[in-house]
Parts: sequence; structure tokens; C-alpha cells
Amino acid sequence: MPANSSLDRLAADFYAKPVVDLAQQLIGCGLTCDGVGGIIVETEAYHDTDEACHAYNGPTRRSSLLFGPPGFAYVYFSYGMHTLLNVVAEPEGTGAAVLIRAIEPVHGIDQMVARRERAKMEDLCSGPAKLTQALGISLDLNGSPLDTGPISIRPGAEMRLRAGKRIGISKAVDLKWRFCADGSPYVSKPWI
DNA sequence: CATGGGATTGACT
DNA sequence: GTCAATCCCATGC
Repeated sequence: MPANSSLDRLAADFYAKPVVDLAQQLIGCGLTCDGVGGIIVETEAYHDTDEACHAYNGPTRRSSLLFGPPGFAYVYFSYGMHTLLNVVAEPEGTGAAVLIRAIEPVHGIDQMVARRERAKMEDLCSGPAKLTQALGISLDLNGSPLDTGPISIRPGAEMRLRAGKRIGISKAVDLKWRFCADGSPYVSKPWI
């Protein structure tokens, strides 16, 4: 099987399920961009019924992608210097996405280290903006399809999960919509 | 057209 | 624990 084949990727309809379920099922899956990546160990769910979600106020130019068909990358730019990777979830018409917060580095570690010079292994991808930097994911990948584009997600082993509150948001902070692989050292820091 | 906020990180006290 | 950096986009005049 070629390293970047689309045949073993998750099919687009895999993402057409409730976003909170998808967020848990993506833990343990493989995420790569142009062959560089690793195992997803931390995610958060966002839904248009949820105040903290960009889709909360209905489709706009930025968020309309979230209401489209599932299985696409939604790349969002924040704080003037950081890009965050999301996966569009739920059937077309529902605005929802899973934020990929951390991965365990596996493939192309040399490239990741080169892109993030001062990083140690545990810090390479332990945060949503670190991960996009290490994989070379930028805003021009916004809207790219996960089943054929440079970003790919493949099924992986099931893992023990922990759930907790989401991080870095000011609204709907009590929802337990953050998930991570239990005991992984590659998860982003603050754990409630 | 001007303004303000944000799903973060890294450096410093 | 606190704080600045810095840009896209939604909102409002």
C-alpha cells in the first residue's frame, strides 16, 4: 500500500455522525499531511447549538464550510499567529467540527523538528497550533477533502479515553467535550 | 470603512 | 501565574 494512498483512509461518510461521538472515535486514528504526522491523542467537539462554536450564529463566510458536507478540513487562523485544524462533522446542513488538539509524533519526525526547532518530542505536537506548525498545515488547506487531499486520516487502534472541559474558550465552558488518550504524554498541558 | 475579539503559545516574574 | 504578539473575519456605523 503506497504511503499516501486514499484507499485506507476513513471514508467521507465516517464523519457524518454526531460530532461528540466522532471526537471520541478519532482518538487513536492516524493523521498525516503529506506523509508527516502521527496518532491523534486529543480532540474537542464543536456544534452549532454550542455558543463557543463558530457556527453558532449560522453560516457566514468563515463558518459556512462547517455546514457543508463532512470529511473536509476547516483551518482557522487565531491570535494573529496560529492556525488550528478542524474536521467537519455531521451531515450537510449541520454546522459542527472536531478540533484536533494534539497528536503523538510518528512519521516524518525529522521534518517536524526542523519546522519547530526548539521542540522536544513531547512538545512537538502537544497543542492545536503546534500540530499545524509541525505538519506544515496552513490556511490554504482550508476546505481540502480528507479522503483525497494532502491531509489524511486513517483508522487506528482503540484507546482508553478521558473526557473533560474544553480549553481556551469563554463560552459554554462546562461542556465535557474534550477527549484525550488516557495516560498519553503527548497531550496538551492543562487538564481539568 | 473601522473596530474588536479570538478554539494559543512562549517568555518572563 | 501573568502577558504580549498580531491577523482574519464578523459586526456595526
